[in-house]
Amino acid sequence: MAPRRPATIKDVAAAAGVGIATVSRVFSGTGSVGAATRERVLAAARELDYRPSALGRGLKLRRSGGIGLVVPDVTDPFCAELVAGVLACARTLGEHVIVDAAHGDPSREAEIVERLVEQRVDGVIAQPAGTEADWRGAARVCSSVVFAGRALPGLPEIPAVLADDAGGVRSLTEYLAGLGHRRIGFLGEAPRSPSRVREGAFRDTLAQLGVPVEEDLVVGARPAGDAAYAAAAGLLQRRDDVTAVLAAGHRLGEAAVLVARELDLRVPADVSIAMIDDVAWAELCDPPLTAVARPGRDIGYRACEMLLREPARRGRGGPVLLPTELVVRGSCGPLRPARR
Amino acid sequence: MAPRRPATIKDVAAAAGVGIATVSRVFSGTGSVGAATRERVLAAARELDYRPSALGRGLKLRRSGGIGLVVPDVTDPFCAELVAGVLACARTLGEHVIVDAAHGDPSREAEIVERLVEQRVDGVIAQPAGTEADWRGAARVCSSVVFAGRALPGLPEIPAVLADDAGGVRSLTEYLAGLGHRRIGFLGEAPRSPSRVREGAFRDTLAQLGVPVEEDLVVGARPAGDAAYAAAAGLLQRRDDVTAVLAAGHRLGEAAVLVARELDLRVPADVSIAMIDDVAWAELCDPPLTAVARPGRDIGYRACEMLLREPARRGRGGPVLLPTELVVRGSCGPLRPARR
DNA sequence: CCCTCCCTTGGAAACGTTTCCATGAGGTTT
DNA sequence: AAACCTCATGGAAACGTTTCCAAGGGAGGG
Repeated sequence: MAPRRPATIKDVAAAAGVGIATVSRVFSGTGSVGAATRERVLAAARELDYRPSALGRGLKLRRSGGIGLVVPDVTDPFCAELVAGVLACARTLGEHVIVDAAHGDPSREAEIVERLVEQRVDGVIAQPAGTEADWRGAARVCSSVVFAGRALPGLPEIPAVLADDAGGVRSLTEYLAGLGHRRIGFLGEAPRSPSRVREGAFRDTLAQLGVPVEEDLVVGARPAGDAAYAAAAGLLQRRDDVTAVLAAGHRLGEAAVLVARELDLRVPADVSIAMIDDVAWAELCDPPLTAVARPGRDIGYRACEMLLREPARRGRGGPVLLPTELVVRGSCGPLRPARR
Repeated sequence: MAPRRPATIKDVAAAAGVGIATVSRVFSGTGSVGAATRERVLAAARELDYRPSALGRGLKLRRSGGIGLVVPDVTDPFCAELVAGVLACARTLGEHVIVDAAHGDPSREAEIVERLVEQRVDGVIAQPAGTEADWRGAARVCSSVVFAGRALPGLPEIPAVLADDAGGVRSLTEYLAGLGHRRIGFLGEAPRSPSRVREGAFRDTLAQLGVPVEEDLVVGARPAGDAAYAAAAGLLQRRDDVTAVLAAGHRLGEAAVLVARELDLRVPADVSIAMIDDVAWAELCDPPLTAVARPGRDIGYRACEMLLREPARRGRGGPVLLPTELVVRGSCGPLRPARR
């Protein structure tokens, strides 16, 4: 039944008794075609199971009609939301999305971008893992790049859509301080991170509130399981007088929760815990965790829009910051006397 | 610096003073090229920032070197794992992956497949949402299809890689029965689901154990938030004598946990809860939830391998079943007197 | 010293589109 | 009635590869 070889535009043209140019016009929607002819072409195409080849079109048009999306890890809830947002937007614009995960490895990331360029994607959206040098090169060779969810401060010319992390940390810090907490442990970005926005916002907010920052309470950690756990355990064991912990990411928050449980600390009676990233388990935790929700989906959607719809406006006026939302649940309580 | 138009194979050939055939041989690795010539070509290519166009190659080769992946929802943890597995395998085979989400809508799914066919992907991996009729058509038009994570029983000719759901449900049911539970509530597949493997396994296992199945305790629900919550609430309110709940999916498990909390039931003292899908929050829940882990990543990996590596073996001997693993945590306890 | 064979190389024909340009038919305006 | 527009249509030239085929050249064997 089905032909060995997929039908081409020529087959359709022959079957409908028209020229290939006419068939092309029918399918690409450009130009004008008589109603009767169009019908004949469509009938022939249906008969032959014809599907226009995106390869032929792409070659001619010098673009594939797809975009590339590079994230650290598709199983991370935030990344997954971001991917979903990009897919949603791409869908409305009729583009497909080539997704790949770099797993924090800059060389792998570079390799992925290289492949995307070979695919002649119309643009690339990335939550970058690599350094500025890596992306400076990539940006030169890519048609266009938009950062999403994370940006490289040294590359202001590359447009970016980000969560307002600083605002999120600020509102969380103010919330904890408002509950009376003064010795707040902060689990933040790794020390050699390119930009420690969250840590900065934490320090600034405390300063504004007139709360002295104790260096001992600010620890950085890679969000990997072990490192995060070690950082949280270190903090809570070293300083048994902290009354609240602010985790700057769900992996760190997870670590904090597990460590607190391990140390038999009651939440929030002994220690309040809050984190950035309102992932699914925050609500299911007991007590449910207060968190700052980052609009991952919106970020992805917006980045895609920026990439495809507004090539003109790109990169002007710094990164687009999307608001976060403080979701108050039961994991933070008013200050009580220090434990022990 | 960067040329307005990306360099083509012709540019490289001219710059290196060789024919385009030679450049092609250098980059595609086929045929033999003298060492000196190869060097000259590579140097010219580097100079011009040349990247072979996958579009040109794809057109000639009649394939794009990519595969399509269709899942219901990339933000679902199981799907995300599956995607990660496919990406990992595709990467080792040098293929890229076009991902899209159908959100349970068959027409949307069909549309996605249509687009993938236009892209001339080398194959499609799908966790199908649509019916058998939908996919019968898609399979005819696709080069090849592999189902992953879910299959359509009416289409045995389409190869599939699945979790051993029946085995998972069985081990969980036996575990609960072993703790003494007899009145076990089962939150399972929606009534109009194409195959209710889990429910079947639940019934079979109880029968084998000599425990009568009470129809009242077996409820089906779509895994969407509201429906799941309603089903769980209905079950627990209607029958206050159930001592354990087995949720056949993490959305249903989530609902069970929330309903139990809402009804002030202590877990596991008043009711034991266990579920299929060992998602992140299972461990962070209090008490941590006993669950059956489905090997999402392995399923994706294997499906991709099957699609690309073993086109011969595909579809022979029924679906490939990958083993699940029972992860015992604290949410299930020995039978106690019925509540109230 | 000539013939053969193998290795290297270039020319040219696809692959399936889009689009520019030319052609012809039919209708409107002077 | 002539001249002109508009619209529908087909031919043909790209687009950037791969690969078949033929040809050139050096080495080895007779």
